[in-house]
Amino acid sequence: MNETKEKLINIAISTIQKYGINGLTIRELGNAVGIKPASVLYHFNNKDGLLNELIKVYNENFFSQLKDLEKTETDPRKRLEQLVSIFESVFDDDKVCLCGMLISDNQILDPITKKHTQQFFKNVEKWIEKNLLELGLDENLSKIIISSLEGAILIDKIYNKNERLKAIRVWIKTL
Amino acid sequence: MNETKEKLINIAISTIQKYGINGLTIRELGNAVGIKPASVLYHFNNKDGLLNELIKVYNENFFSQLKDLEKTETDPRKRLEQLVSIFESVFDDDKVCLCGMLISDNQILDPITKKHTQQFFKNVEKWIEKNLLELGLDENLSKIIISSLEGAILIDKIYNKNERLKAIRVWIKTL
DNA sequence: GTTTATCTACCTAACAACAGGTAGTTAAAT
DNA sequence: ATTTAACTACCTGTTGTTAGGTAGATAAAC
Repeated sequence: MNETKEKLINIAISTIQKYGINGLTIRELGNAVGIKPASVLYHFNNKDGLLNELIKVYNENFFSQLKDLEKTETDPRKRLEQLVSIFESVFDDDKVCLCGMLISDNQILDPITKKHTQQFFKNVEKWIEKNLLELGLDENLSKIIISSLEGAILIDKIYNKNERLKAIRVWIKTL
Repeated sequence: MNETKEKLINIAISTIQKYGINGLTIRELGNAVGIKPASVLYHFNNKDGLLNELIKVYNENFFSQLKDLEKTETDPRKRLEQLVSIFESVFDDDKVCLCGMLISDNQILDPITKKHTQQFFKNVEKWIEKNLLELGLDENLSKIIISSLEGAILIDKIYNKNERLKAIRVWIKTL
């Protein structure tokens, strides 16, 4: 992929993670890499095109992180704790889960973007389920864990303190 | 309070719960009650003013629900289950928790609105804590419960299926 | 009891700012 | 010679917001 285009995507991802989808404008995105708004749209047909590509990249990166985790960590419980760590490090960058940020505007989202968002949650949920089963725990807990992670990072964001994420980390140890 | 103003606030609350803060425009809000945009702003100084009043009303209604619950239900566990029910009935109206909807745009929110949002979560959290203590359970679970409720209703929203909220209801029974 | 003044709740009309998007051009790279 | 990646310049639509005005109710002053 083009170097400029790659920059645009990465900056756009960060911007949404920090300020939401309405914090992302074609103009400011162009400014951030030093090109004009029309030139940004040259790389993507339109804003929806940008969002589609962007979320695809985000998901790929996220799940490659989870795959790495499966290799480096054999204990399923510690894998789950590491999942919390991933969320915590996102939080430490003053960011929030991209897909979490998109939910509020879900109704006006492009169908493709929407589908990618859905897949994100389904896939994380499956990944958690797998590890829960290895631990001999109820796989339905997966729904609680993904929900609480998303909710926690969002709520923690407005207090600027990752109390709830920490609580999840502790809680998972007791399961 | 004025009848028109009251209508405006209630419609605005529902609109945000369904379509997010960007789904709410002064023009369409005016259309909904049959007045012009300028007349909407007559009742509120500006959009921030509307948001401030709106979230105050929302919080009052929500916590009056919780207070009623304390009277009608003496079993703390059943109270917590009822809390899930409240979220489920919001979901059944194709809505999401108002404050949950506001989180993504938190950075551009008026300070007063922001403060009200923070208070909402803190207060729900406290309410849950109180009931957990009555049950002899770890009060830190409160952070998990509020986080999972928020996350669940948001994620369930994009699948249009309240699987995760249901999972929370079941889980609470096992605590 | 009529005038005077004020308030309420709306209106019309317009504004400035900003959004995404398009058409056509340019200049360098392949 | 064609493609790539940028540009300039503009358009269209939407947003919140403001200015100024109006019909009707209320209430005090004369």
